[in-house]
Amino acid sequence: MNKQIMRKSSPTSLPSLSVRIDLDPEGRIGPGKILLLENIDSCGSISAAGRAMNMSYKRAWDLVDEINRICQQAAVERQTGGKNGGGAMLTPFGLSLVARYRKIERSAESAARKELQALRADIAVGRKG
Amino acid sequence: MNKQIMRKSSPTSLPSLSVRIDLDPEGRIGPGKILLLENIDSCGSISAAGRAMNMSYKRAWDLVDEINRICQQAAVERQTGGKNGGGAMLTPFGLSLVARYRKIERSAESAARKELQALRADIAVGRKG
DNA sequence: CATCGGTATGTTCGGTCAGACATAGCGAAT
DNA sequence: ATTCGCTATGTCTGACCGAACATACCGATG
Repeated sequence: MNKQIMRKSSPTSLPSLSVRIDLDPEGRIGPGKILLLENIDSCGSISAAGRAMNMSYKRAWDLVDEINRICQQAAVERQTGGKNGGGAMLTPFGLSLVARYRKIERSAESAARKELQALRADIAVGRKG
Repeated sequence: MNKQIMRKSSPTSLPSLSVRIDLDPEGRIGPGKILLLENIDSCGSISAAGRAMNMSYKRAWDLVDEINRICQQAAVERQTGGKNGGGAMLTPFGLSLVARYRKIERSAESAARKELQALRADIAVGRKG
């Protein structure tokens, strides 16, 4: 791991875009929550997802709650007890939320690429001078 | 002003996009800093800009410092003392930073509009059911 | 029915951050 | 030289936030 660290100014990656969606003045969804959802999808539980991204179970659980609340419907369905103590999975809505976010992110990044490069050029100018 | 407030679920505005630019793993520029820069540009001073957006002078000043640091060059030029006690204005770089950000924001918003509407539809479905 | 692992929730503690004050410096204008 | 308004900077304090613990519950499974 860490293949691309140690490179102080990775010329292709920065500056990069990060996108948030304001669903509610008090509720936003950004890269962090989406990554959590993806990890829940692939890990099958909130706690495993948390561990996978080095996040405490409580924090992950609270975020899931917040996501469900913001969306006014469940993006994650939890099952308590059972075979392996329970688990969690994305609802169809949750899956589509992730897919839509990633698509929006790609569109935005691609639409902004040129301006982003121009901005990088501006900043590089300042660096030398 | 405030022509479109008082509309609890303004159907055209939410969900909306908000864009941040990661210039540095530790330095991002988003809507707040850009708005501050715009206010500095129109008000002519950091303190007036802060007042205009109900932000303490210290906070505004700290943000300006952070912006200049992140960009590795001045986006805001300050003048201490003088005619009205001094003032601040955007440098050419600062002006172009704001312009580029706004353009990136518009591009992103426009590129994502369709998906955003689809997302709104998804959420509306959850609201009724 | 005891075990197991995850969900569900509350509590406590330490660090961080923003806001409120406080003050000094500066340079033009009077 | 005094005034004025803004820059420049430091300190303090309260609020908020996240990490760490601590339990309780739940349901399949052996």
